[in-house]
Amino acid sequence: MTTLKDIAKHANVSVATVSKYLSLDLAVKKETEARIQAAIKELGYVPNVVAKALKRKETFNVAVIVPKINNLYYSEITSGISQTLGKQHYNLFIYEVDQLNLDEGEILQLMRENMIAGIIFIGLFSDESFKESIRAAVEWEIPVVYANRYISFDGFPLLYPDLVQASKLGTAYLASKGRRRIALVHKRLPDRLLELFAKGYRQAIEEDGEPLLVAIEEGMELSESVIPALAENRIDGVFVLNELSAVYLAKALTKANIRIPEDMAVLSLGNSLISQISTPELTCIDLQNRELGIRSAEIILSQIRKQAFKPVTVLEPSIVERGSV
Amino acid sequence: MTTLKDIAKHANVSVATVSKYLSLDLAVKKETEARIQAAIKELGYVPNVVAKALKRKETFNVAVIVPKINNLYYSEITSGISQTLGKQHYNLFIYEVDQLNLDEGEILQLMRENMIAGIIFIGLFSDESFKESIRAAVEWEIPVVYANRYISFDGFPLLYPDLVQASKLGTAYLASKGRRRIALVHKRLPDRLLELFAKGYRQAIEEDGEPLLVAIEEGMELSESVIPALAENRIDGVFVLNELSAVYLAKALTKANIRIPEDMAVLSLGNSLISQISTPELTCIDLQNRELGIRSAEIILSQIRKQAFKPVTVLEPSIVERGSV
DNA sequence: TTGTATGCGTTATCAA
DNA sequence: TTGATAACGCATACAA
Repeated sequence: MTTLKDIAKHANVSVATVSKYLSLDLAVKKETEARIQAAIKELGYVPNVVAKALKRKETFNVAVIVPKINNLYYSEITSGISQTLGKQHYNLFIYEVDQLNLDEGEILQLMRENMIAGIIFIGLFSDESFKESIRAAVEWEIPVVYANRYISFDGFPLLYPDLVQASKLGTAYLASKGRRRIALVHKRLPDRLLELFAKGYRQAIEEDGEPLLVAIEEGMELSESVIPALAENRIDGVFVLNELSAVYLAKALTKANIRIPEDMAVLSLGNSLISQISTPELTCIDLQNRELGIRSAEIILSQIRKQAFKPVTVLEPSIVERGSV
Repeated sequence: MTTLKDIAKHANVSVATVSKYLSLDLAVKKETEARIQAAIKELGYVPNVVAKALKRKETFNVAVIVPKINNLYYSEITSGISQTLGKQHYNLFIYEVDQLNLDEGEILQLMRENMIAGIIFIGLFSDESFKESIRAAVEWEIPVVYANRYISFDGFPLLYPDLVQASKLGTAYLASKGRRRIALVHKRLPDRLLELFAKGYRQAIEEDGEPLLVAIEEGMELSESVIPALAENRIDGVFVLNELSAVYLAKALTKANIRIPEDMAVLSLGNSLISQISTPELTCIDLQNRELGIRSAEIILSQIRKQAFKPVTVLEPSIVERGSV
């Protein structure tokens, strides 16, 4: 392993000179520069980031804490993060919490041990314990970002899509296609979030009225069981607040000879590959997952660099038409 | 930040004693132990892994080099890796090469800079440049594993599914369901791999004969264009060697009023979510992606620990029946 | 423009 | 059973 010391000796200068030259905070004579560069080339010098981190008390490693990575929602966000971090020469650690089942204390310990420069928490919004993790990290002054769904702001930057707007957009779109009785189908969402969707619904529908909320479980059979409720209420358009559930519901509807979109319009929340390959392909609200990741990374980097950053970032959803509405 | 020094002072012992005690290579007196433990608790000591790495010249960080992470094939493997590494208290770095477009030199530099303990290369089998990356890493004595498809062994451990067996299994299954004229549909596979599938086909079909090989592009329209060729050859069963292509072909067949499986059996290679949510759901050959990841991680750890490891690991595929054959 | 010296937090060698 | 001390590779305060 070639070190600065070797370079210094080979170039007949001091270690400090080489170090400062490489850190760009020292202008050296043309001739010295040439000798240093020659030494670096000849000896094949590669800087040791670990030593640098120890000295500087700061790494270039950012951790992503995610429930699981083999899921298009999470991996899309993560890919966005990776893209931004890579450009800025930061490394990306991944910790899958579902797999490793780490508690808050263990996560914090891991971060501190490894001198993680910043942490991006994705998801886990149904679990309250993650909030403790974040709080603990904040307490130790580790830059933190939370990206997923709206949660109450609590002293760390938040990023999430505008679900009210998503709901409004979706509902209005269904209405514009002549749908008069629209249901919001959800997969066990917390009330806090359901209320956001209901709000968007109300904004889109001029007449007073509340949406029909239908809870659904994932899977073919479970989706079938929800069809009678839709029929009873003479629903002609569903906005399914979970992409996979939307696909299964579409399957169940087709199986029950309910045509999409003629008899029932199906709108899905989320625009991953699965809406595309569903039969029929599903019109959906795109929540901008990759962008969510990109922006999360930007904010964590701003924090690390002690620059200003927005405490709350709300992403604007958009609609992707595919004919299921 | 609390350091060993602080602990030592607080417990009235030397730094060396604390260090060795914590590394489990020193038995100390019960009383000393109690004092050390008390100090650790009181001061909230967290070991500094970075300093440890510098001293030991070895990190606990493993890098995964992957084309992209937002793809179920890659993320499933990665999740398997994450699972195994996590249990062994190793950290996982992710580098998305498609995103960052790093060349071989840059990858190696990154690995050396960060003192990466081992590298797992996934995929990129169509690209020859990755082989240079691997070779460079091997040259620098960094433990390496390659996981994806069969490539010629070249001095580093390989992991891949048994594609001949997969093809044999699939073909035999199609035949067992009464299919007499079977085509292998592939998405621009290199000849090297096509030959493996042809071999498996031959092993399954007793009579002499070669499979009809049909090249296909991904996407609905492109899949449609392949249907005439299937009709001309009176094909009654297709084994599609790419999961996404299988889904699109199934769509195209349905649209062309060709019933699955009555008129055409469709078998897919790969068992991610998309085969499950396709309409109809696709019977497939499971290539054991998660297991591939788990085993890759095990082998990289063996290398890191200077233990014996298998140079080649071949995974046995299995069939998952869903009624499309 | 360059060099000397110290220390980041840990492990490891040697001695006690 | 314990301690003193020298590295690991680098950055930086201070000198020259």
